[in-house]
Amino acid sequence: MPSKVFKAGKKKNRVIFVRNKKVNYAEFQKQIKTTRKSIYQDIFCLNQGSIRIKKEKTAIRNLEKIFGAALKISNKKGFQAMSMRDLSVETGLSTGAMYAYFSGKEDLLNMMQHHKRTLAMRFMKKYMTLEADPLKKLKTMIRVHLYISEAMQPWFYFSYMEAKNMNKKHRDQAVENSIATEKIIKEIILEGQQAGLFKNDDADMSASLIKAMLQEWYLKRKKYARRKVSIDRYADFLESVILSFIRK
Amino acid sequence: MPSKVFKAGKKKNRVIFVRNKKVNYAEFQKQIKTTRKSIYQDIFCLNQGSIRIKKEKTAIRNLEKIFGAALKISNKKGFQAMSMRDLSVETGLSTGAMYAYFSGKEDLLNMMQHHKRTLAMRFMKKYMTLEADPLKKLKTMIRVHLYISEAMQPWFYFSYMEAKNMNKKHRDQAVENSIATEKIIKEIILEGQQAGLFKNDDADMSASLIKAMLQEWYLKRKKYARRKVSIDRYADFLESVILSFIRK
DNA sequence: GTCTATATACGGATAGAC
DNA sequence: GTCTATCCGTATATAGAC
Repeated sequence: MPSKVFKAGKKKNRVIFVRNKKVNYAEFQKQIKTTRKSIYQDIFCLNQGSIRIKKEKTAIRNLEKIFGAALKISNKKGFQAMSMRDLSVETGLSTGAMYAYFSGKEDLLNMMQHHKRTLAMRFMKKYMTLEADPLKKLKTMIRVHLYISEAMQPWFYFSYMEAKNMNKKHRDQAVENSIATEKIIKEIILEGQQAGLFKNDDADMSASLIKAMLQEWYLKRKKYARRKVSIDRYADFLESVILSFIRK
Repeated sequence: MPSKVFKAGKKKNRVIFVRNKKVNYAEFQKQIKTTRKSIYQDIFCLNQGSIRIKKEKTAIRNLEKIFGAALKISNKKGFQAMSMRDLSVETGLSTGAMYAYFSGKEDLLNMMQHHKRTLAMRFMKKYMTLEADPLKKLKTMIRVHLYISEAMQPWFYFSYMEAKNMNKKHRDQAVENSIATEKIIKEIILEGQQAGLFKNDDADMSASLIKAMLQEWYLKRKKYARRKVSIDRYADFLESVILSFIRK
């Protein structure tokens, strides 16, 4: 029964993600749906400086449209190649109206990149448990990362492909974020080594390769869809591969 | 002695790449330098339809400039964002003059993508030996792929990042090429399984993950430069990781 | 073959009506 | 809040001189 798989922790927000039993993506999806609703509210609040719209309901509705359309067009032909007119057609809003939500194309890009990061991080914090066992920790990390990147696939793809189009300040934040992710993996590996569970291979290198294989999922999603490889099959396979080269 | 590592095969072009002894990148580089010189000659010959220049020497010199500049600018801010003026400044040629070498930006992109593919494939064929032992075959493939992608790093990065900006015809060619690479890996794995040397895991999935880790090198080259990880260290580590999850 | 000058179109952004 | 109309800069591509 799915409700037994997820066990609420303290009071709110903390959820024990994996407790001996394997959790599949369908169950995970149910969990994040509720969190998702609050996303655009946050964007609205965070950017009230640049957003000229006062009515929250309208703002949220249109932000959803704009971001969704921008993701769709950008992920097909690139953010630079997307014109404001393209965006206007896809959203159903006029070009003029859109400038009430962001001050320019660059601003839109930065808002989206920032949004992706904060949202992904929030999910990560919510679903990563503080397991004592490094092996369990590693398994949880793999699955949580994959599931989040699946739930937010267009965002992850966009973030990766459009990173070099940002200005220095925002690009630096992206790099920092990427390093942080890799560091989380590295720390788990080091713990496993200290506990005598993992091989004493270069932890930096192992972390890099693991991250590359996690990214593979959201970067080549179409390929796996064509081959009918589900996220859960990918997760299972990846887990076994990683464990077989990392464990003693 | 380097000359002993590489042994000429039949008469020309075939080189035994790895023969018991590990070959490092420095040695590989020497080998491909001679091949490199013929590259631009080929572009010139292949595109004599669209290139208006008659003098081969001039054409080759300027094609080198143009492609080099296009790679440099595109890999920094994207091909779409690169203007003809940018390219003009970087090459030292006027915008007008450049149109003698390609019919438009799209044509330039397609020429470059095509060039990368044919060149990489030529190297691959030249240095991949037909080893009988699947294990040796796998090791050779890893090293050859890494070395080629290192020698042509800007090209590989460009090809990956700008794939979605091509028209359908050329994009299909790119996908086909990518599938072919993965198939080469898969075939080696299947041979190893049939020989009873490799685990009977899903060969498609293994091939995908191996390819992702090979791509990691040229996609994140700056990261590894910062960490002072050499191509040979990466190759050694990757080899050990792949073998540890693929071997029985 | 290469340059300068320019035609032509398109994109981002704004003004002002509703 | 949203729309239409439009400004203005910039981009690609070409024409014609040298």
